[in-house]
Amino acid sequence: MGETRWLDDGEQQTWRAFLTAVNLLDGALDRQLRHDSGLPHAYYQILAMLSEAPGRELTMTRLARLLRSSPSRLSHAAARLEGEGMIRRFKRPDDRRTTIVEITPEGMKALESAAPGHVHEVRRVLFDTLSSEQVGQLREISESMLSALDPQGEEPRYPDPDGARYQD
Amino acid sequence: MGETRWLDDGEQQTWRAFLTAVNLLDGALDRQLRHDSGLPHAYYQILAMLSEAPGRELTMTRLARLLRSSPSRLSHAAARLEGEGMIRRFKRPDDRRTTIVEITPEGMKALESAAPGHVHEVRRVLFDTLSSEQVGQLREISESMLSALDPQGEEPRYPDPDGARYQD
DNA sequence: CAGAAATACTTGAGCGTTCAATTGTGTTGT
DNA sequence: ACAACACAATTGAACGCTCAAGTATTTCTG
Repeated sequence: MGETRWLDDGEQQTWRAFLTAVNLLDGALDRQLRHDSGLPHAYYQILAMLSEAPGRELTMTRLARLLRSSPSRLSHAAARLEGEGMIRRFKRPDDRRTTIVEITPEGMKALESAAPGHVHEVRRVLFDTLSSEQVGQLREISESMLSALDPQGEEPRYPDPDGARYQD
Repeated sequence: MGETRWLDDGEQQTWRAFLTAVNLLDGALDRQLRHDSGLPHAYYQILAMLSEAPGRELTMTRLARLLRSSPSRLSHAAARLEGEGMIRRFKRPDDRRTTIVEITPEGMKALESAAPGHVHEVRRVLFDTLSSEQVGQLREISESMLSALDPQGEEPRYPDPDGARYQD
């Protein structure tokens, strides 16, 4: 293996600033959501993703892929959310390995009530801090990273966009 | 409180891409570090920050501020790192509330051996995926977020830059 | 100078995430 | 048909982080 190519000053500073910003950012997001609605950000994302799905249901595997979550993590999360009545799980009859997760009306209510505060916080910590030019740049930067880090990554995109918009 | 201003399509897509990219990115980083050196990323950062400090020591409070860590988190981390012999803690004689943390030679060794793989990974997941123009943009974007989210934030910047560069 | 407040740090409980192992079910190859 | 394999999901232990509470020590204030 060759010599390590260390980060130069500019890279170092970029890296530090980026790391710090991201840390603060998702600390703020998680704190706001937990405080105002009792949901960790990851759990909010689960509900949000389900709310958009056709029939408001998805298989565990597909949901995990969409959220870039490990199956295990999703399974633990689903156990908690099911215990709180926000989702429901049942085996698919024609392939009994598969579990289908469905968001319940209760889950939808929790999501609807959490969404405004969350979106407000997303604006506060991200969009309000950037010019619209920077927002465009950030999008391209994020997509560059994504295509390098997760070439196979799935996106939702359903034929019928019926559901509400509590995405994040 | 007024009507919620929802994210428009562009904002939504930016936000999703950003969130996903960041998630994958620090998953990759943490996994690489843990696998190759047994250190979580946050612990690596502690050692890195100490290694750069004058005398390779800092107070707990100052270290926590530099890393944007809660005192509690740092205290737990320090307990583990001390148990592994990577740092040493002692009370400052003239203000016995204050604890000084010092990185040990063992800690330096661990850091030195972890650094090349880590830097390589940082390149792989971040710098290699971006054009140099994008790197510049990312830096400004990160600094915008920082100045909005953490106006008081401290930076290291010591008068005498003697230490090695295992920063991140 | 005593009491109150501020500062520095630590502790323990609770929780989400990870990793490795496990269970149950379907698919393939011979 | 049956063994081997692949796939979907779950489980439990380990661990780091958060939050609230607690202990020392120092500084401020009347």
